[in-house]
Amino acid sequence: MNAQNQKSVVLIAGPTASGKSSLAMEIAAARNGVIINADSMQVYGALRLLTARPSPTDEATAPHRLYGHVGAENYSVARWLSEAKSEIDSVHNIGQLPILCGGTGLYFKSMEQGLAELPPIPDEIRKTWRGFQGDLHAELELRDKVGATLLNPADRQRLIRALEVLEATSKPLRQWQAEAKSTSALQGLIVERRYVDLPRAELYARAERRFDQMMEQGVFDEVRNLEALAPDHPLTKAIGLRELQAHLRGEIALDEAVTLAKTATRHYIKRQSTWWRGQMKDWH
RNA sequence: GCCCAGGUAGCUCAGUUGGUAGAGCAGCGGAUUGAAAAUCCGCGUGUCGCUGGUUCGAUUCCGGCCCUGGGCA
Repeated sequence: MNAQNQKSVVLIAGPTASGKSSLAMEIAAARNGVIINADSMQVYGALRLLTARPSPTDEATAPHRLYGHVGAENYSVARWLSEAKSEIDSVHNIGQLPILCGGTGLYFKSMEQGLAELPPIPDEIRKTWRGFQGDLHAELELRDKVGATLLNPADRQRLIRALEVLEATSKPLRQWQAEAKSTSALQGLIVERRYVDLPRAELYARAERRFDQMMEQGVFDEVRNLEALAPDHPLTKAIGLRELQAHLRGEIALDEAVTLAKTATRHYIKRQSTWWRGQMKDWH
C-alpha cells in the first residue's frame, strides 16, 4: 500500500494518562497503521477497564495487536519482545505502519537495545526461589559473592532472578548480560520516537480523573467478578486492584480505596518519567 | 460549668530526666535486562496551640487562656 511503511516504525511512549492511545489512533488513521501494545498489563485478558485497555470502539476503528491476548500464565519482557518483533514483520508484510504504543519502559528498552538470550528457567526452580522464606541475599552471597554485592539485600525481586538464573544455568545473570550482543530489533528501520508528556501536575489531574471515570464505568464490578488469580500473577499488581479488593473485604472505605489507588498511580507516573529520563535519553 | 485526655512536619503520631526535635505516610529526587503498573534506594526546620512565670536557657517545669475529643452536670 505504502512503500514507506515497509521501512518505518513509530514508537509512542510516555507516562500513564498522557494521551498515548489517542495519538496512536490518530497516526493509525492518517498513515494506515496497526497499533501494537507495549504495556505489560494490557496484554492480559482480565481487568480490561482497570488496566485502561483500548475500548472495543477503538479496536473496531484501528487494528490493535497484543492486547488482552494473555490468560492466566505469567507474561515476560522476553515473550513480549519476540511477539512484538513478529507483529512488526507481519504488519510490514501487508504494507501497513507498525505503531508501538505503551508505557512499559523495559519493553521499549529491550526492543531498542536487545535482551540477553537466556534459556527458559524451569518452573520448579522459579517456584522454589519465589517461595523461599529465608535470606535471599545470604543465599546469593554463598553462590556468587560478586553478584551479591551488586544487589541491594532488600531487592527481593532481583535477588530471586539472580538465584534462579544461577541455579538453572550455572552462570550468573550479570555474565549472561555482559555476553549479550545487544543488537536492536529495529536495525535498518526508520524509527520515529514520540514521547508523549505533559507537566506533572496536569498528568496527575488527568490520571485521577481517569480513575473516577473507571469507577463510573464499573471497574468495581470488574474487580468483584475477577476470577481468582495465582498469588504471584502480574495482574495482581495492577494499580488499584489491591485497594479495591481491600474495600470488597470491608477493610477500608470506598473513597479511601479510590484515594490510595490514585496515589499509587501518581507514584507510577513518577517512576515512568524517571525511566525515560535515565534510560531512554535519545528520546529527547 | 466541672473532671479527664490531647494540641509537635501536609496527615497520623513518637520524643526531649530543661540545651529549640524524629518515625511512618504523603511529597520530591534516583536506580532499573524474562513479575517492570514490578522491585529497590536517597531526601525531614517545623512560631513543638497562645501567653506570662521560674531558669544562663523552656517545646519540655508551673500558672492563665484558647481549641479538640470523652465523661459528669
